[in-house]
Amino acid sequence: MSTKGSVKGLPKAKAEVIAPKRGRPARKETATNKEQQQKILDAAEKEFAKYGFNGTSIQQIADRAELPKANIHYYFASKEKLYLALFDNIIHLWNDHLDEVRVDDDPAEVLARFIRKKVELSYSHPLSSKLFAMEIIQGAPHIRKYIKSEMRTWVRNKAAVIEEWIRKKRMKAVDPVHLIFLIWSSTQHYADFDTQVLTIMNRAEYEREMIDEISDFLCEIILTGCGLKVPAKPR
Amino acid sequence: MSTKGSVKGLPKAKAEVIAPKRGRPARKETATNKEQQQKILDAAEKEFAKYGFNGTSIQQIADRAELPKANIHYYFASKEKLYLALFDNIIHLWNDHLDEVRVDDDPAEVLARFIRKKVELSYSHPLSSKLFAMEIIQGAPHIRKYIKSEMRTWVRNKAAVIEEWIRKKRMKAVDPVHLIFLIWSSTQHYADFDTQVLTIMNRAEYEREMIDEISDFLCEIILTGCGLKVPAKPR
DNA sequence: CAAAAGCCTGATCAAGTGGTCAGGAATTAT
DNA sequence: ATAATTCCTGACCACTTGATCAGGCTTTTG
Repeated sequence: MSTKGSVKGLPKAKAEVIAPKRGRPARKETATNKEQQQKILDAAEKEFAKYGFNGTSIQQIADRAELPKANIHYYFASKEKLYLALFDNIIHLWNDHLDEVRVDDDPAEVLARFIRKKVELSYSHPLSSKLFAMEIIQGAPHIRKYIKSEMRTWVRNKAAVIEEWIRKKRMKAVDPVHLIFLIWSSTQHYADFDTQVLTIMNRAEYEREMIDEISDFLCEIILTGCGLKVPAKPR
Repeated sequence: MSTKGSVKGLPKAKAEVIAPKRGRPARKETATNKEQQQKILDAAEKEFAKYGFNGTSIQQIADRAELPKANIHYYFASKEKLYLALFDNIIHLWNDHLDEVRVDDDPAEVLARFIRKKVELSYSHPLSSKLFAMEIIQGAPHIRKYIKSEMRTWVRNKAAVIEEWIRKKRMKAVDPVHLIFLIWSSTQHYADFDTQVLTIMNRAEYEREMIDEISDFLCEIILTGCGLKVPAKPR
């Protein structure tokens, strides 16, 4: 997804914003500094992913991070800046793989790798997925621009490649954009709806075994549905 | 899904709760009464679907319904009661169809009908879908019981039928539970993530044509993936 | 008609909201 | 050592939160 320009950069420290000494950077990235910021970001991700932007209070985040509320505001000028800082990571994470797809590549290989990678991400970064889902459901008020530009471009590029595959009869003629939506939805579902999935399957949490099972299942259905043979699992 | 017992019944009127005259019911279902309640429920659905339980204030709902805040509390004792009242409708709506599925039915017919129905619901009741999604993402704090009991039973029953189809070689051997998850996720995606979908497809809103397109696409991929032939569209 | 029941709402409450700020503590630079 | 900078936080502010309630209004009942 190659997100060069971040949604909104990590906020500069307050002091710098208020009284920026020109020339040398006013705030160094000290160890404590980074550490504290990460602590806040981690706590914020958990809370925002659970209650959305409006539903989360800074006090909640402060409690979770075990810091006084005012300290949050020292590092992040406003609730919104903190929220947006989280999306920097998420957007980078999201589709950075698959960027290098080419028309010459094998459709089955590419799609299988894509599906497995997305399932893996749902497993390794469920909070990011939930946070993103929340934001979209609410109408993407904070990242609308990103969807309209980078994300749309990304989808169109991938769709063009898939269309080329179809033209060359390397796979069945299916709508490429909906295919991308299908892979997104079916994979992210396991992160966003983990409560429902785990409850119905009577599990406490995901395990490696189950993740592989899910990947295999989705590859099987989707690739077959595209008229492709599922490639042997790598490794 | 046959939800006989509602999650929590529509709240009785305050007066009745506080001073229940025994014998005859204290509050009749007058026209105004029902009308007002529906107005509140509609407004509440819109707001809760957008901001979740914690993120929505009663004032917001009151503004949207064009009623004074205190009037909301007249009909619904608490924010939670109002919230739960919404899930009565949703849960009834959700999977009431497909209840009558039998082992003798044609797998392709049943799955195709299921997919089309779910896409249709995403189109006709996007707010219900979003509200449900929000609740699940947040860990289903208010409807956990329902998922653990009725919903789990429902899934198991349907999965048993699918397994029987597989045993009889009427379709490919795929995990029935994951198949249900796949249909849920891929169809609901178009309601929950409508902002993303529409933005990327450069549309203002869904139209009949596009809904049919989506249904056809999902039927094609999923049924083929299950080793089934897509049945001719009814009508 | 009058009495009763149901309907409605402005005013009010304690608790919580995002955000500010003065000033002290800790660290770093000179 | 001393000065400068950065880090931290308790106290505070105006505003919003969910909820209550007294009292007036309207409709139904007898």
